[in-house]
Amino acid sequence: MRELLGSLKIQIPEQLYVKDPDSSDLGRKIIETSIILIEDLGFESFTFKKLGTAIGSPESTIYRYFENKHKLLLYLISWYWAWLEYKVAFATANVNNCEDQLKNSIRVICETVTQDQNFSHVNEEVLQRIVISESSKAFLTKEIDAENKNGYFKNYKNLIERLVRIISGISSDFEQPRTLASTLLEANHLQKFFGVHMPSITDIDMKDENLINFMETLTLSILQNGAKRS
Amino acid sequence: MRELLGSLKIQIPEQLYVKDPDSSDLGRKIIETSIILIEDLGFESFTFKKLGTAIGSPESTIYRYFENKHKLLLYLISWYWAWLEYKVAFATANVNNCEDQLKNSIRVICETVTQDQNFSHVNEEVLQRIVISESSKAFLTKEIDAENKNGYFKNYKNLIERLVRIISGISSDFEQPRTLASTLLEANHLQKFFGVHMPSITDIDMKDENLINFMETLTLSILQNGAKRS
Amino acid sequence: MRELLGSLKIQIPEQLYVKDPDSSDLGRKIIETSIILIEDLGFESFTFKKLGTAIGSPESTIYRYFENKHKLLLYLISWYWAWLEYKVAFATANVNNCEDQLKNSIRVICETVTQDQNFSHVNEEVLQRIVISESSKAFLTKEIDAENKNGYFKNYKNLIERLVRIISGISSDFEQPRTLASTLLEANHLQKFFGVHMPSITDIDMKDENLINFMETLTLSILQNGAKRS
Amino acid sequence: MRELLGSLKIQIPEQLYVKDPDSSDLGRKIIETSIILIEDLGFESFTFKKLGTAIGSPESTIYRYFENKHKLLLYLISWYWAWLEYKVAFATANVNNCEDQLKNSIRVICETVTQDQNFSHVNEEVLQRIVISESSKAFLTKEIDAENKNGYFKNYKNLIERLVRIISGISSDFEQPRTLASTLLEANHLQKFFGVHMPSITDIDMKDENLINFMETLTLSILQNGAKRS
DNA sequence: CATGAATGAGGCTTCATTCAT
DNA sequence: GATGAATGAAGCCTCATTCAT
Repeated sequence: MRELLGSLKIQIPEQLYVKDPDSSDLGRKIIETSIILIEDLGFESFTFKKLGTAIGSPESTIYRYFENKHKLLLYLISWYWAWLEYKVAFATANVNNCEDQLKNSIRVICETVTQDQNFSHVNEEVLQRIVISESSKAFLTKEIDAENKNGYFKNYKNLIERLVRIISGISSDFEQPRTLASTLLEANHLQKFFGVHMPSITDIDMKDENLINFMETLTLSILQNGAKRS
Repeated sequence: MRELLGSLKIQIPEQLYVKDPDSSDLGRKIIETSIILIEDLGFESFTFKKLGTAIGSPESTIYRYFENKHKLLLYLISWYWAWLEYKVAFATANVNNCEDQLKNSIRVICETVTQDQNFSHVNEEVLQRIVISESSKAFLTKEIDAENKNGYFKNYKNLIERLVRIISGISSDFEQPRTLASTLLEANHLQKFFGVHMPSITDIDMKDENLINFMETLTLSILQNGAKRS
Repeated sequence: MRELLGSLKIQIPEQLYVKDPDSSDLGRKIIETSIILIEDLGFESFTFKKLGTAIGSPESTIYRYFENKHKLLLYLISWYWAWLEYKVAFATANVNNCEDQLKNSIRVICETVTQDQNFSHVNEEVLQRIVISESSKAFLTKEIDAENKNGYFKNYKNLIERLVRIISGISSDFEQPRTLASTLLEANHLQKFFGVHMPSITDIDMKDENLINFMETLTLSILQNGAKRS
Repeated sequence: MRELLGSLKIQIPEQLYVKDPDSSDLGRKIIETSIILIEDLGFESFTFKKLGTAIGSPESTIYRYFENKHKLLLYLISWYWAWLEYKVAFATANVNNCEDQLKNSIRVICETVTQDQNFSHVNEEVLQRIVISESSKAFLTKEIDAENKNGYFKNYKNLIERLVRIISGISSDFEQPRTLASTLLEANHLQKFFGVHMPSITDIDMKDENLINFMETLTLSILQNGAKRS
């Protein structure tokens, strides 16, 4: 994967930043450090002031890159979904059987992330934990309609679309491929969170297999059964 | 249902309030008004100061009832889940067939709420929208472990447990009834939100039937198929 | 001492309370508990609300006895000085030699207090620690002149006067007996505090003898030498 | 003294401020105005809001310099002790006789301050009144041990040490030079306060000579007599 | 006499942001 | 392009106190 991605760059909607953080060392440091800090403090307690202190620059410097902390979060989340889409793309490339494509995708989506050497300034492992805990806060806002219109969630939709194509490849008359795809992505994160913090409302545990198995069964069952029913 | 619930009172974990808001007119007004206001402003912009202004009392009065706005939100959410559990209880009472119990439950859970005349100070319709938009913020925090330990989410778990019993009644060897129940509850809300605000990532629309149908199919499929597979 | 004091009651200036706390069980409980609580929290953090919670009564009840927490503190301090004056009185009764009277007085003043069985609702040991830490805050205020005029410090002055009489008995031409007496009382407390919290600016240690010896030497030296010099 | 101190700067422990107030005009204005305001209102009633209004800046500006009003007070007090140590240093320079050194020191310590032209933004006269009324509140707190450990009282200790060296120069076998030095400094302030506000418990009056004479006699007597006794 | 409910004022502090350099 | 200084608005919360019962 290293060579394939060697010249690839994760594309983030331009509207999310003032100046591309991937265009300077300082920018990359902002990304790198903000990931650590948001994980540490939680997004509510995270501020540009604290980030500034952590990277040894004043708050005002960060405003050169991001309009506010909400957009920085959207940037990180967007990065995550784009990166996950690449991973799904590679996991399904040259796989002819659609069901296998779906299984591979679910595995990539549900497995706990480990550091990807291709993007040295992003700790994907920590980033995943941020997306689990914070991503829903990024869209469950009063501004969602305007932000959605502005294309802030483009990368998330791209991933959904890719999954929809795979789903439709398996069962072209299944009527709710988008509902299924978004349910899969969101339920995955929630269950991971419940597994750690509210174990009494889930049966999954720390091991990924458990969760992968559930998601696979859930998805394939509805595609077989659902076609008949819906 | 009116008569049955006539003397019933929704039980909320004591740790969530300083003084039971259901014990005074002012307390009920706080509940009633906070629901409207949180829906209007979003939880982030909602403050005790604004709530005070809305009910014609100073902020400090509200602190007699709730320690902070986070606990008020937890109270409202807890109320919602308890109320929903009652609705599920009634929808499944005297229904012998387990699959019918599940279908009735899903219908109750997924249908858009209309005002329940039994609890005049709570506008359940608006409350549901709050739970959809804000409930995940209430548990996706750094304090989740402590709060969970303190029993803040008891009513949510009660509902999950009720669903688990129904699920296990259908397929006693299905291994992940909790995962399925919590996925059902959370996915329901998310899809409702996507239906309104991000229609491109869901296939459900404003009509409940669509969503109910998806959830029913998803659940029953995995219970039929899943038993064999898992 | 028990019999002698059996029928004695510590007299506190009436202006310091609304209703005499020594006239009811609740009042005595207020005194007893406030001593513990002020020591625990420090006077700044101590509030009537917390005191109310501790004695199981609402704040408003305490306002029946004391106008505000400042007056409650003045009451406690006043009680302490009155009590100390009695102790000095007994320690000097029937002692003919003036120098012995002074030595006995210094001992009583400087030794670390142990519970006096005569006043069961007052823990003198803890009260002394309060007086050490908080008494200067009670007079170093903008209201000192008015409060002094109102007689709030009467018991303190009584003790000073008693010491002045002893001092003048030793050296009638010593010109600053009041300065010496107040210096003795205040320095005693400060040095006790420094001994525990700022050991680098004092030579006294936990043992009383050390402090008593210093105070005795200081006082007697100036009375011998001072007469000649001043 | 002007020339000598021309290039001197009072050193304050760094832990006491966020940004050195002596490094900007605004900072010096904060110092200058806070001295006036604390004297006027008393420390309890003094707030950053009022200080802000007085200097025509919002509260938040002051937080750039000091974490809270308690640290600002510690800064002022620390400044005072450092300044007093310089005065003692100059008053004893080139004085060979130790007793004369002590006498000169006592005079400098006990005389009522007049404005020092070397530090234009500090009104030492008013500052002394603040130290008299407020300094004990700055250490008689629940946080004393932590703050002492953090070095907040360094300048006070420096002055004590200087006095200890002089005392030991007079009587090297006197066992309690620290106790004597701290008693001298604190008693001086208390008596000044009593002289103004509680004249019935002191014999000193408005004139400095009276107090200087007492402190000198007290100190020298114990050093002569104490050596024999202790 | 004691209580419980309610209040209004204001304290301390943090934030997100702007502007001049 | 990066910085450091300064700001204004507002949040959250606590206190001391009053009043009607």
